[in-house]
Amino acid sequence: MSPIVSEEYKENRKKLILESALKCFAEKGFELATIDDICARSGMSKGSIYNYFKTKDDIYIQLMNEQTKANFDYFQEHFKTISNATEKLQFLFKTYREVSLTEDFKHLMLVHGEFWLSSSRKKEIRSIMLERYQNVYKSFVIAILEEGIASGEFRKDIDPSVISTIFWTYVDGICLDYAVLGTEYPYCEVFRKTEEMIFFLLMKRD
Amino acid sequence: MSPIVSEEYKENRKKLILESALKCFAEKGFELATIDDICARSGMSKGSIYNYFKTKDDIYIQLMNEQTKANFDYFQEHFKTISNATEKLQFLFKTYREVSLTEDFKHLMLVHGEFWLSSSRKKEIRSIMLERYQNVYKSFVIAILEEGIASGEFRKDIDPSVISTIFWTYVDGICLDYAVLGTEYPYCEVFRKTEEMIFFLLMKRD
Amino acid sequence: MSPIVSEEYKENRKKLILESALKCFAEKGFELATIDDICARSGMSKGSIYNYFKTKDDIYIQLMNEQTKANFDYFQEHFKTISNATEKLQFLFKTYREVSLTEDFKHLMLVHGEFWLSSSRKKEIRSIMLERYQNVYKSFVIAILEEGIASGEFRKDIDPSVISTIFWTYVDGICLDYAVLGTEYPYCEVFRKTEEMIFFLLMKRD
Amino acid sequence: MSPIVSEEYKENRKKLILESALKCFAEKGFELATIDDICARSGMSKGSIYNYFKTKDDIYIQLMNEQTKANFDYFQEHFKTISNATEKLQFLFKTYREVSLTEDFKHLMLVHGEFWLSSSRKKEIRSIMLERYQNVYKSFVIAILEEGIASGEFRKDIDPSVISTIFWTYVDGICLDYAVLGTEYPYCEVFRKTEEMIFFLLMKRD
DNA sequence: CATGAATGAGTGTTCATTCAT
DNA sequence: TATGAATGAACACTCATTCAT
Repeated sequence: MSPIVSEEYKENRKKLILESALKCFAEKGFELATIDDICARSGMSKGSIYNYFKTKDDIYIQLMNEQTKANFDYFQEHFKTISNATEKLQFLFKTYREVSLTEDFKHLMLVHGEFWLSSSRKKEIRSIMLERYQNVYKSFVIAILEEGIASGEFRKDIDPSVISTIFWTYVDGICLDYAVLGTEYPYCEVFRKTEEMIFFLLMKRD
Repeated sequence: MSPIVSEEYKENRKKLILESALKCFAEKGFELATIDDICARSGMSKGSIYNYFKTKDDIYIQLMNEQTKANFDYFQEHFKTISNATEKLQFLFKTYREVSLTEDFKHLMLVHGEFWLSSSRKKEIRSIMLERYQNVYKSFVIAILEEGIASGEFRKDIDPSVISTIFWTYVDGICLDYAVLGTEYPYCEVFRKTEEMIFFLLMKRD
Repeated sequence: MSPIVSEEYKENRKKLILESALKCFAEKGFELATIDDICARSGMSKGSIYNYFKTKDDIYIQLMNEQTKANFDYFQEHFKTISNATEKLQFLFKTYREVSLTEDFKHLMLVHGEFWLSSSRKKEIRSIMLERYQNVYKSFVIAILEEGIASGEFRKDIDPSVISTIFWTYVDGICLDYAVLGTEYPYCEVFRKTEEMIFFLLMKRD
Repeated sequence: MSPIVSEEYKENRKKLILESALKCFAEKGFELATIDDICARSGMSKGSIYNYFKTKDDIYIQLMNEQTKANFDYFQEHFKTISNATEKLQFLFKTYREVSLTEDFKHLMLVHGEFWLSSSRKKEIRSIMLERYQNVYKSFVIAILEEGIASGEFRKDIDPSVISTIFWTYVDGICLDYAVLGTEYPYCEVFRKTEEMIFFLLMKRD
């Protein structure tokens, strides 16, 4: 007895739900977006959605997991062809600078921002968020910085942990402000100056 | 014939409601905090609260207005005794660095952050937020930067608007991350480095 | 120790409240009109209104009492100068036909109609309404009809009670429809035909 | 995939709600009747009712629509077997005279009366009511009158529009008074006299 | 007698979740 | 697995009435 529907089919359904949910959450915010909204957007029924996800929170969490994973898969993929820390860091800046322009990214940032905030209140989300922040985001940049220190590209007396923290605080801050303010926000200039300043911290000065 | 209770009494009641609301919103988020929560915290009845505020949104907006006002009143008051731009900017950094330590400030930042996000979705909040961002926050730092340029403290070729934008993006980013991450977050170091970098942008280099 | 305020003053306050209430009830209906609406219209405070009336229902009832009384006082006053039943009946028709034109009368009819309906549900109002219907409205027309029978103006074999009932059903029906439909309603023609028909019932035919 | 419950099932649920609502509205009036009352009477949950109707107003409006439709469907059905205008008009009178006796009809009239009144205040109800009054009620009787004029049954110089107006004013007035006053009201006699009078208007006199 | 702040039960409405089909 | 009707606990908000001043 083989399964009635293929794994692939099920994966596609899940993806459809997550995509629809992202749009709904971006539009109205997590609390105000309803399961019915997601049904309407995905063309699926309520019962179906609950076959794939346990709760509304579950959709939220899996959505954020997918996004984070996709994000870092993308970086890892490209890093295969980059051999020094400076260029890797520049690639990060470049990626965020360019992706910021898309409407989809704005949506993602709004939902990401809300998820971040809600992590201060919902226990389950908090532990997921903290774990990811430490083990994925921060570690990722720390690794680059350590690589740069080892190779002599960056100063030896920097604290990779603090600078990684700063990096993400700035990047998130910029993306979020841009997502909220839209065209009013000079994200391109801000990103360039930020890159300049971060490298100012990393580079040897006399 | 004459008002039965003094204006002062009424002001105090409003303040009590706003303080209670701030705590509730910080704890649960705006959407999840209920009017009943605010009643419980303030010891007031539902009806009473609605004598002072039209809607839950109204409480939210007036709360944010009060906080912004108090914030800038504080800065203005202190700036009377400071005569140069460099020290003014340093005072801003110092204030945020120090205030960050309090639990109340964390609450404020969480609610502020949520307000900021929700401004991308609720029209009424959006216009209030944008107006305040431009005319209060950004203008405030622009004025300091222009003063510094005029006095020769800062480089002549900087763009005060962009640097003001950067300043607030960073400060908000830091405060928000600290509010979420708590003691994990090296806010003190981050603030010092940020101050260093901003001044790096402003100062003449050879 | 004489009363602090005169009886006249108090009467005027009550009248002011009743007038305001009539407008509010006409505009929104009894249930939807609030004490606050009446306060706003009358310029009086809530407490004051409750000094003059026990409950909202009380205002309603006294309002309807006043109106009925004023109505029949007006008829009685004019009947002093009319010596036959035919003319009295014609005067009734004429009065309703003419008064229908005023906006105030429309308001009155709407409230009157609602009162009539609510009398089928609220016990206290029911007994008041029934008593008034029998002892004031019906009796009034019965007396005219009996006068007309006695004087030989009307047929001897009519049932004054039924015809009085019919009279008020028609008059109320017309006034109510006019109040609802407004200028669409050909009240003038309808009143003339109704008068014609009622007299057709009363008059001797061969 | 396919609907889980039949259309018929859903129609029955709607009917159950409308029937329950009619009783509740008749008992307490529209404003005072609560959704909870309707739940209690129908044995359905609040959420269920809101699956079938958007708002309380919606229930009200659909209830009145159904009743009007049922009413005129009944007349149309019977008119197939009646070939002259006189008998059609007599059939209308007969129907109202007989139906008046039922408790259900009283309820209907009370709610109908309230709907009529509220149409003077609620915009949405007003347009529905006016449209129905003109295009259903009035037109229906006008058609009969015109048929009678054409066939020579009625006088040629009558105004069908005015007489139709009069007809409904009287019929509504009688039904409403009967619904309020109950057994006190000699509806049978009143209906006979009214029929007599209307035909007096229509018939040729010398 | 006048005032209007306080009260809190009650209202219409929403929505995540369940479950029979 | 898919469906969508059913549920009922919540929620924001209202309003007649009271009562201290």
